[in-house]
Order: sequence, then C-alpha cells, then structure tokens
Amino acid sequence: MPSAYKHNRQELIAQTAAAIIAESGLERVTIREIAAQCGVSKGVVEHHFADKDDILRKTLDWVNQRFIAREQRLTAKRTGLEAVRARLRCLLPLTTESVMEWKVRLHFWSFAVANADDQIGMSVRLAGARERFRTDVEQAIALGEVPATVDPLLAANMMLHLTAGVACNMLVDSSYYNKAYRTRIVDKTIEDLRRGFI
Amino acid sequence: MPSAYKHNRQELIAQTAAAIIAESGLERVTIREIAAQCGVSKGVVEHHFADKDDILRKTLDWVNQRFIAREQRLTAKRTGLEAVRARLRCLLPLTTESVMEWKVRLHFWSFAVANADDQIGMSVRLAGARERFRTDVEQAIALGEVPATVDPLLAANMMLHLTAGVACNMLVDSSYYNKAYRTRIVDKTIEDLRRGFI
Amino acid sequence: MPSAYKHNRQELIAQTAAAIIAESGLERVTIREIAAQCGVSKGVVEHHFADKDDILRKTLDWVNQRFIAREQRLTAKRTGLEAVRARLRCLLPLTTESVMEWKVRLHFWSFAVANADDQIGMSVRLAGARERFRTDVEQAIALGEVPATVDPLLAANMMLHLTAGVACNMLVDSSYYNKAYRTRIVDKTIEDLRRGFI
Amino acid sequence: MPSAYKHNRQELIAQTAAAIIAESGLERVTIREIAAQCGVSKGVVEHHFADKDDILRKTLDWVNQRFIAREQRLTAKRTGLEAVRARLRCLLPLTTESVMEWKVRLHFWSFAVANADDQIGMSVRLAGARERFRTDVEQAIALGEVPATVDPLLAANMMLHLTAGVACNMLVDSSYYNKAYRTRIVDKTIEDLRRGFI
DNA sequence: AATGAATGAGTGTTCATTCAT
DNA sequence: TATGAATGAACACTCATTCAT
Repeated sequence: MPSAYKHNRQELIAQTAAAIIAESGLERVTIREIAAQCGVSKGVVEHHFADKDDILRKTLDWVNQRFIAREQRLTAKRTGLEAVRARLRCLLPLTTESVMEWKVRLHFWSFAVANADDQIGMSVRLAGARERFRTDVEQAIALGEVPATVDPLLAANMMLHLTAGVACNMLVDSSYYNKAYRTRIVDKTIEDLRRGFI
Repeated sequence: MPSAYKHNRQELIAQTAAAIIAESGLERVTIREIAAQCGVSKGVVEHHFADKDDILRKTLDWVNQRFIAREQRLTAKRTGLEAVRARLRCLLPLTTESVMEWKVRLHFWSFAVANADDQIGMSVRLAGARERFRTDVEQAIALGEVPATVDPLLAANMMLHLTAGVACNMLVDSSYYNKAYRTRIVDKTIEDLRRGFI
Repeated sequence: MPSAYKHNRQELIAQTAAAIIAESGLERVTIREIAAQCGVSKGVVEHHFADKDDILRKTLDWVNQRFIAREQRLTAKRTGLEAVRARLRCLLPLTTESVMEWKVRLHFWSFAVANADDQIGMSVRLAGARERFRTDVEQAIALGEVPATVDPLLAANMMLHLTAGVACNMLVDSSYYNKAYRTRIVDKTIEDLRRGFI
Repeated sequence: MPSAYKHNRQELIAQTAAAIIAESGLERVTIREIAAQCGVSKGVVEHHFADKDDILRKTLDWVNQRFIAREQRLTAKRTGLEAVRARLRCLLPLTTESVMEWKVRLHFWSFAVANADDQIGMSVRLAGARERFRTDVEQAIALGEVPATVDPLLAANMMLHLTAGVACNMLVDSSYYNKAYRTRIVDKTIEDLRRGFI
C-alpha cells in the first residue's frame, strides 16, 4: 500500500529528525545526517518533503501529535484533580520520551524567537494546553476538589509557567532538578490546588 | 589607553552580537554581520576574539554581567520581601532590555541542550540566582514577613521556575502574556509568599 | 491503436516541451515540468523518450516539421515572387506561433553553439530553407518578376539573414520591432527583389 | 594598489567567464569552472562578485565594453560611408574575437528570451548600435556619398538585421558562411548604400 | 592594529536517471 | 504500461578561518 508506505517513511524520517534535533538543535540537523541515520540516501528525504523547512515543521508536528495522543490516553478516564495530575505527569519531563520532547520544544521556541511571525504555530499549541488545564480545574471546582476561590484560567497559566520553567531549568541542570524533584513538583502542585493556593 | 580601548571595543562587539543573537539566534549571527553593524572590518572582530565560540561565550558573559549589575543595583538597599520583589521585577521580562536578555538566554539554553557539557556555565548561573532568591526569603522569614512554614530553597526554586516559565511563554505569545500580565505575576508571587502559599 | 496512441503521446509531450522551452529555455525545462504540464507522471515521459537529449531533439523536430508543413501549405499554390512573399510571411515572426518557433530556434542555436558538432542538424535545416528561397527566386526571374541581374543564391541568403536578424532583434526589443514593423519588412523585401536591389 | 588589483581580478574573471560562456553557454558555466580556469579557488570568484547573476551581468558588460572600445577606436577617424564600413567590419564576425563576442551575445539573447524583463539591458545596447549606424548614414547622405532617398533609420535597422542574421547563420554553419563570405557582405552593403538600394 | 583577499568545508536544492512494484 | 521511490552527482551559496599586506 503505497500511501501507508509513504506515510511510514515520512514518519520514520520525522522520528529520526526529532531525535537529532533533540540532541543537536535545529541548526545542526542536516538532511545528510537525517538520511544517514535513517539508512537511506539524501534524495529520499527530499523526495518525501518539500524542503528543509517542511522537514522541521512536520517533525514538530509529529512530536506534538505524539505528545497529545499520549496526553489524551492518560487523561481519558480521569476528571478533575486526577486529570490535572495525569496531565502534569504527562507534560513534565518525567520520562525519556518527555525529556526528548522538551528538548525539541526548547529548540523550536528558540527558533520561534528568531522568526517572530510564529509560522510554526507555537502560540496555538500553547493555547490548547492552557484550555485543557483550565477545563480540568473547572471540573475539579465543580467536583468540590478545589476551592471555588481558585481562578481556573489563572491556575491553568500557572501550570503552563511551572511546567515550562521546570523543563527549562532541568535541561540546564538535570542533576539538580532530577526525576525525584520533578515528581515532587506534581504532588506539590496538586496539593496547592486542593488548598486553593494557586 | 590601549587596554581600555580594547576593552571598549570588546564590549561594543559583545553588545552588538547580543542584539543580533536576540533577534536572529546563535546560528544566524555571523562575524561579517557583527562587524558590519559595529562599523568595523571583519578582521577587527577576529582580532579581539579567539574564534566564533569565544565571541558567543563573551557575549553571554556580557549579557549576564549586565543583568547581575542591574539586579545588584536594584536590590542593594532592600531586604526581605522587598528584595524578592525587586529581584523578580528585575528578572521577569518587564523591560525591553530584559526581554532582550531572555531572548539571548533562551538561545543559549537551546545551545546548551545541544552541547551537553555546559561549557558556558549555565548551571552555575542558575545556582547563583537560586541562592540570591533563597537568601532573600530567609531574610523575609527572619523579618516575620513570610511564615516560617515556607521552605526558602523550595520557594527560590519555584521563583526560578516561574520566571523561566513566564519568560518562555511570553516569548511564544507576547500579546497574551503582555506586560500587564507579567506585572501582575510579581504581585501575586509576593502575596503568595506572604501568605505562605509557596 | 497503440502506435497512434503512442505517437499522439509523443507529439503531446513534444508540444508541451516546445512551449516550456520557448518561455524558459533549454536548460530550465525539466522532465518533471513537462510531465506536470502534460498531466502525466514523470515515468511516462521517460518511457516515450530515451533520455532528456532525446526529448530536446524530438521537440526541435516537432517544431520544425510543424513549421515546414505550414510553409508548404502556404506556398503550395504560389510561384515566383508570390511564393517568396508567402514564405517570408510564414518565416518572419508575424504570428504567436511563429514567435514561439523563433524562441525555440534561438534557444537551440544557442545550444548548437555550445555543442559545436551540430548533432541537431541545424545546418541542414538552414540549407533547406536556403534552397526553397533560391528556387522561388529562380522562378521569379524566369517569370520576369525579378531582373536577371539578381543572383538567386545570394538573394536567398540575404533573406535568411534578414529573417534571422529581424527575429533576433525582435526577441530583444519586441515593442520597437513590433508587428507593423515586421509586416513592412515583407513588403520592402519583395519590392527590393522586384527592383533588383538584392 | 588594492582597487586596481581588485579591478584586474574582476576583469580576469570576467574574461575567463566570457571564454567559457562563448564555448559552453550560460547554463553550463559554473563558478567552479571559472575558478579552475583562472587558477584560483572557488571562493575567490564569489569574493569578487555578489553571486552568479552578478558574474554573468559583469561578464556581458565586459564583452560589450570591449566591443564598444574597439568600435570607437576603429571608427574614430572616419566619417560617412567609411565609418559605416568600419563599423560593419567591427560588428560582423570577421575576427576570432568578434566571433567570441557573437557567441556570447547569442547566449545572452537566448537568456533574455527566457527572462523577459530584460534586466541585462539588451534593448538599450541594440538602440545604441542603431543610433551609431544612423548617425553614420546621415553623415554619408550629407557628404553626398549616399542618395538622399535613403532613410537613415531604416538603413540602420537593416544593418542591425543583417549583422545579427549573418552572425546567427554563421554560428550555425561556419563553413558555408565562411570569412570570405562575411567579408563580401561588407562590400555588398556599402555598395547597396551607395546606390540607394537600402 | 587593521584590512580584506583567499581558502575550502559544509549546506540546501535540483535533477536526470534507474528500478521495483 | 505506468507510477513514483530511490539514488547520487552537480550546483550556488554561506561562512569561519587563515594569511599576506
């Protein structure tokens, strides 16, 4: 089935590109390197993508779609505070996969800063995450898990700041902000929400 | 006086490089471009720096030293919560200068992720900021401004996460996380500290 | 009928290639572009032609055969000066089709200069046109339309020079050497012949 | 003297490029080839020219300026029909140098056809040549060398057509339109002018 | 100290061509 | 017969770096 074949090829290339971007950054990833690590020739990569920008865009899409799929899977059967907890556990860099995602995200943020028009849709993705957190918090308030004094939108934004900040700090000093630290952050945040501290 | 002259030259070049890096990123800054914007020849830039890495390293140093000088100036006569407030106001991207610094910082974080050995001393800088926040909070507790139940180190880390997170989010969507929003974050954080919410 | 089908396919491709060559030149025409404008896949084009050189050669043939067919049709019932006039009107770039032909011709002349062995048979085509003009002039002399002092071969060559020169100049400045100008050239040439000026 | 040095370098490169273009065409000339034939590295060529288009443009300029200098030198002390003769002898491909020029000219005409905006100023050059011929003919009429019935502008255009046509035809079949033939064309044209045949 | 000429490695990109399905 | 995936050579171009003046 050619379309599936093509799809698989594109996905394989995007996956490989994501790994290289995570470790080497957006500027150092080359089509030659992607092709080599995929075990194919340089032309194959260009055959399946319009140009390098297309590779980068689709790689970012692939990373984010994989993240969103995981987030949906992990929060599907949860509501209120448990959904917040699951979402935080999914978003905070607690697994190798999530760390990789945050590296990619950081590289693309850096890219977005240097290309101010945000062609890669970063702000839309951020807004999506914000809305999902907000819905969780509203539910938690409705369920009586969180005091009604908490502003769901503010709480959602604080969690966006927290996760981004923890991830960035951890990428700078991963031994200090180790996995135990990051796990504790989840519990603290849930507890803060429960006590209306946010 | 040649050494002062040379020093001024170096600083001028670093300043120019910082501006270019902030807007275009680490990879797109070229020696040619720096020289052109400084109004000097390409050779002059190379004469004052060992190589391009040296330019980048010293540019980062220049940006951070300027930040630290400003932070010291603004917190010099303050103690406790007022020092925390001043430090937050200095660190959060509230001015054009601070926004530029955060852009540079983000580019270098991205660089540090791709060069895991942290030759540019990012973790040391982060530890410094953490210690300064911690000292402030300890003082605030001693002054009775903040409840003794607050853990100064945890509070310091939370402020690092918050400032990094707000800065990153703001660089992605500067109209949503506008200046009013960022200013409110300072007040909220001080209030949270006062109530022992952190 | 497969052979007719194939023949039509080849002709369609040659026609498309001619249009692209006229507008973009020999080097910029690509198999991909030809295939896309024909609405077929890249492989189809390569299936009907040995390689790109084969496409170019057969495209030139197609253009010239179409020209010769038109020339024969327009001169079939004419003799002497009237045949010369019809031939000139057919050869000079007076119609869109003829302008396209001259563009193609110019591109192939340029190609022939860079490939001195003249594999594409340019000199043979030129000799053919020369002979047809010469025969016309001989007839015109025999009919008494043109003074016997005129050298038919020289006259034929002068008309080759004139048509090539007008076409080249017109392709460089089509607003100066506009259609009215080109039409006048026909009348002037016929009149010159009649007066024995060539 | 650096500017003279640089000028010489540019001129050397343009001269080399002209030779390659004459023999191989505009599309087949590469920066690598130019550098190799100049005995310098690839970067040198790019150091002295903005990009490949700049090389081509300046090469065309160099060829035309050399032609115009030669034309001025050869017609400087002549007036009327003698000036026309000198100009024709200079323009028609009678020497190796002139043949090279016509090859380059043909390649650039082909290029201009495929880039219809005439950025390379072909029409301006053509107009210049036309004016120079016209002035000569007007002078010849004033001197009584040419009948007043001759239209100087038409005569000038006819000579442009003739030289372009002879050059193009000669480039297609240089053995038929050999040097003796081309020389005879000069005499015939002068004689035609004298008799008022143009 | 300052200039800019020279070098060459590395990049994205285009494309004819081959070949498996 | 037709498709398009795969290949690799060739290209213009960018750039840090070296070096002669």
